[in-house]
Amino acid sequence: MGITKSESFTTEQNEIANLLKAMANPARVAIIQYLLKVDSCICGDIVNELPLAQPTISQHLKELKNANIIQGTIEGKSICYCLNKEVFESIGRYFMGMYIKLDAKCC
Amino acid sequence: MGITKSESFTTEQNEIANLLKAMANPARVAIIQYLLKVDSCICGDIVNELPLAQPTISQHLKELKNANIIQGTIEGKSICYCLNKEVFESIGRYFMGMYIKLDAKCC
DNA sequence: TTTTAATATCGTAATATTGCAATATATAAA
DNA sequence: TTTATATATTGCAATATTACGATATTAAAA
Repeated sequence: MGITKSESFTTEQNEIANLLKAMANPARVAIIQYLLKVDSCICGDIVNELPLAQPTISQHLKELKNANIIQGTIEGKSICYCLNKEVFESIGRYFMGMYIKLDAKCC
Repeated sequence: MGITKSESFTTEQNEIANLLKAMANPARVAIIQYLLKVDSCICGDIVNELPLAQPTISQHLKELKNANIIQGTIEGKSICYCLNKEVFESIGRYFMGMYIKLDAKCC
């Protein structure tokens, strides 16, 4: 249906899926990588950096912000964006934790 | 358009996005968590475990397999699935690497 | 105040994803 | 062989995502 049966899964499963979904797009991966490189920047810098229209960038930033992956601070007439460090720590730990638990042997 | 401008981004950015997309669904998160718990199992076990129809599970397994997140081995008339350890190590390192590079100060 | 600059929102077209019933395929068992 | 069991594929309906032009909003500058 294009609709995910969210209610059939745990809150944790839905939260993980939503967080990953917020990163699961090349434009948003590029935005994250750019923010990692420059530490922080205004929205217009990202518009200049990526080959996408301003409304499209704005929409991607909104999704990243909703997922708490980035934060934006108003600075005069522009908005300064940067990555939220804790999010990357917790995702990193989640995957490293799985890696450690995983048995080398497989079927 | 619902179409991602993949050609505008690097191969690495597209690969990361595709890998995350393969995990960015609660049903697939649940499958991964289940496989982590039981080490390996046949497809039918997952169908019994999750509240989704058999074709739906089969489709999700296919996507996980395409993304190299799981592997399936034919065992008689069933198929044994398990997680690919290396994938979790590399995603884990990717995020932990970002966390370490990230500056505490933000805008 | 009017203008300019920076960003957000709306509306919409194109495409992708999710889920499942029906059906196909493949292998073991009878 | 026929039958039963396990999984995959097809086709389709419902919904979600992506991208962008047009336009709104907001705040500094003139």
